[in-house]
Amino acid sequence: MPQAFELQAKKLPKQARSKATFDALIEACTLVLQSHGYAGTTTNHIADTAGVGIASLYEYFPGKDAIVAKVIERMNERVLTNLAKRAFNLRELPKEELMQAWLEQIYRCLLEEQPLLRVISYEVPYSEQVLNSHEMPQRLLQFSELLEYGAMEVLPQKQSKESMYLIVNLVVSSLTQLVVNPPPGLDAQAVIEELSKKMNQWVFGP
Amino acid sequence: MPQAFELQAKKLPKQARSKATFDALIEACTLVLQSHGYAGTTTNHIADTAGVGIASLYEYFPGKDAIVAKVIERMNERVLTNLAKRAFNLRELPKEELMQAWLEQIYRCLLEEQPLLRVISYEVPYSEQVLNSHEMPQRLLQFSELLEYGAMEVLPQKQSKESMYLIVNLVVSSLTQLVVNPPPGLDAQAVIEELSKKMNQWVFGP
DNA sequence: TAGTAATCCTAGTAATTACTTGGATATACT
DNA sequence: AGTATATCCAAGTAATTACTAGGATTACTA
Repeated sequence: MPQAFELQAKKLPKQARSKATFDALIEACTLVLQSHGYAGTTTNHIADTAGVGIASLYEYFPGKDAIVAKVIERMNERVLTNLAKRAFNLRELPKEELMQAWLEQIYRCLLEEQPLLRVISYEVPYSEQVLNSHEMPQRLLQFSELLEYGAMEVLPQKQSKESMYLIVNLVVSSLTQLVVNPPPGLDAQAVIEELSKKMNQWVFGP
Repeated sequence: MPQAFELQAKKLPKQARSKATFDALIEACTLVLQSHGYAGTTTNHIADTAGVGIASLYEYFPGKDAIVAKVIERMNERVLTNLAKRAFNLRELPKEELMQAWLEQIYRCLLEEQPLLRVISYEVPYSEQVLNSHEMPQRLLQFSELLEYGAMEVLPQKQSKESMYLIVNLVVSSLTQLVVNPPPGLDAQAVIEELSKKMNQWVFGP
């Protein structure tokens, strides 16, 4: 299992043509991950799906893990962008409805990425090869920016470090779970309502 | 990647000698998983570490995933057994201290499995090959028995389905995260205290 | 103690897969 | 137009790895 230890793309595409193959490769990798899982994703298959030669893949990425890392990066960007858009509309809401609306928006953003998020959460190994070491070391906290963004709006007063850690962790992991592994016999909407009730108790106190 | 789709051991060991190799293989697999990660765990390496021939492994397991599944199963059994022992002492505690004590016990049980738990959580792919399909379909809820056990003692009144789902999910995922990926700059004990405060608010109401 | 079944091991094989080589083709630049 | 450079690809290779065949050894049984 000879693996490259570089993480970044070998070189950045300069011409428009190569930018297209670069993107096609990332898009193809996304598709293959969704349909075949991490273990079933081979570099040859990615290149085939993208419609380019295998060597082109290695022109831009040092190895399989690098391109998968890029796919994750792109997904994170999409989620954050979407959330920023959606969260903008929450400003006018009254305090009582804010928490639930906020949680719903996060849920929907995650839901849009469901098939990919599922593979990333359950199959892609969490290792230095895949995630840059300077990044947030917790996969669950990849979305922490997203939360800090919303948290400013939602949280009434400054929370302790421990409280903040728990809030971020709970919200992200609960909603991710709900998306990736919906509990049979439970309605997602109802779970979110229940969660927002509890979170309101949490942040506003008894 | 030819994989067997059976899950159970091919045959159960009948003589004492084979029971020993059976256990040695599982123990070896545990060690190799801890030291080399899931991807770096090969069947040959497992057999070597166990001190038996590779064919002996295939005598008792249809493939790599089957033995890994068995390792997970054994870990779950250990955790549940330990918790049952520890939880027994909680009966006399007053209501106010019960929640925190309960969370601490779960935390410690998980902490004892830290190296293995880390690999299982982050690297072992979550697939039908690894987890029996008749088992709880959520990995996080593998420990749900554990929680229901404690919950009877801790929860004051019957909770709604949604509430129960969230409580189980939150407790397990929070404590697992805390064990597997301790947040830098935060004290685990302090986080547990904070969590138990909030959980008390949730279940006892405002 | 002989026969039979269980257990084990050595030495493979076949298939997969990450990755490279060397040259062809397209693009940019002057 | 002509040259340099960027981009692409077909056809490999070398290493890994899951898994097996066939026979040797050990333990039960009568």
